Amino acid sequence: MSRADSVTDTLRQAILKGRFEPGDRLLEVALAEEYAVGRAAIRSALLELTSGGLVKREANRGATVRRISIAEAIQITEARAVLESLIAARAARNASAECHSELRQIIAEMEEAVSDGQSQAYSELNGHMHCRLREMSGHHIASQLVANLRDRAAHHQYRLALMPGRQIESLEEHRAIVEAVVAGEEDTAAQAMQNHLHSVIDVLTRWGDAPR
Amino acid sequence: MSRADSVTDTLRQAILKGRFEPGDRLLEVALAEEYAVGRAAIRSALLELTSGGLVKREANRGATVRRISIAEAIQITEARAVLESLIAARAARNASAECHSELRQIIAEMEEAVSDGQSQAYSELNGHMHCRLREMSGHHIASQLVANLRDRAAHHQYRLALMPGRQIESLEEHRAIVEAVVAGEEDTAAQAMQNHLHSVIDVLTRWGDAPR
DNA sequence: CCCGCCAGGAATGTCGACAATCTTGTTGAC
DNA sequence: GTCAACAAGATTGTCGACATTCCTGGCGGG
Repeated sequence: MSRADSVTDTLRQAILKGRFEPGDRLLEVALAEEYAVGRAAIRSALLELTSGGLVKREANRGATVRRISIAEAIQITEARAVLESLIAARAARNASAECHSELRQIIAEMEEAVSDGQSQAYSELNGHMHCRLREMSGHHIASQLVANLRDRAAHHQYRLALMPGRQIESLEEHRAIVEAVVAGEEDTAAQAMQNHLHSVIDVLTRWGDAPR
Repeated sequence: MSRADSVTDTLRQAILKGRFEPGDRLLEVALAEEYAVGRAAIRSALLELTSGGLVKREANRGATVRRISIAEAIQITEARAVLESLIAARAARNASAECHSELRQIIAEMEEAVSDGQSQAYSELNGHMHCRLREMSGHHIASQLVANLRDRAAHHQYRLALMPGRQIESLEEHRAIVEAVVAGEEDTAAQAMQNHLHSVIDVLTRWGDAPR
């Protein structure tokens, strides 16, 4: 699985970075030539990405980059909301003192990024914080599911980050999450995470009602 | 994907039915011969089942049936708890009158199975009810995730169904869920589902503390 | 007697070629 | 002019063989 595995990551990143648009066909022979590997490696990668929800495969008709509708992005975020609430609660229960200072550090960097108007940096910090919370929770199952869901809705998350004023709101929500986690208050942390993602859902819903 | 797909289902059922024990090696050549297909079809099936969490693959070391610890089964059920709560809430919101009578019908059959001591039939009705609730919820994302999780913990679910007195308790919990869904009370339905799965978690926890 | 090295075997990883299937453009009849 | 059947092209599905990697057992040296 060594080479096929690396091909899988490369393809995943290519899709996530926008190298392929939703609906684009992913031809096995073309990809095999582009990455200088055999078709078997590409097939293996496509199978994995299909189960991850990033690509759609139809029998004898090939693979395409999956198009995620606003409605589906909302459902993805709803599922994330309940799962990440569980994660936040467990993080509040398990996180060590070192973790606490690390979370505060990330918040500080987020504040800096927002005040400097660095959207890209803020977005990465955002992902990093959720990732660290997953690890701190010790809940492998929920972590894996959420990581999967995040990938699926990545395209919409990207556009969401560019909304004016959104980052200030988002930062405030993250601050509430970290405060509750540091205080070790499980229910409060879960509620704060729920609030955060419901706020994301609200934005997505408004997009759905008035497309563009 | 036609033949490989059917092989995937066959293998999945074989693992779920206990044809293979956890830890058993799944040799590609042996399976290829047994099912009279090429190794490619087997590889494809193993990849899919790996992402589904039923099979563990190590690089150059082959595939084995994944062993699910009690601790992991608990995490799986915790994740199911939050996701199925979401599903129950949506089912309460969306279910039609026909769905209501169908749910009541399933409860009636469950009562019959319990009073007749038909464990097997009750277990199937249990699965059927959760499946129908998923469909009624209209929440494809959560449904897909839960279906996946159910498969993973199937081995433990099976032993859980054989616990004396467990079915009576379970039946009462399901009745509460259906009542709330029929009444259209989203929060109550979510809470009832949460109670149901937390009761499962309690049993698993007791198993974990005192193995066997 | 114990440890490290080496060869043999076994299973996966990879590749290229052939077969099956679907799509699309064309041709012919009505 | 429209529709249906057909044929050509393209793409995936499948298979067998070779390369690579890992584990196992035996051998020799210390």
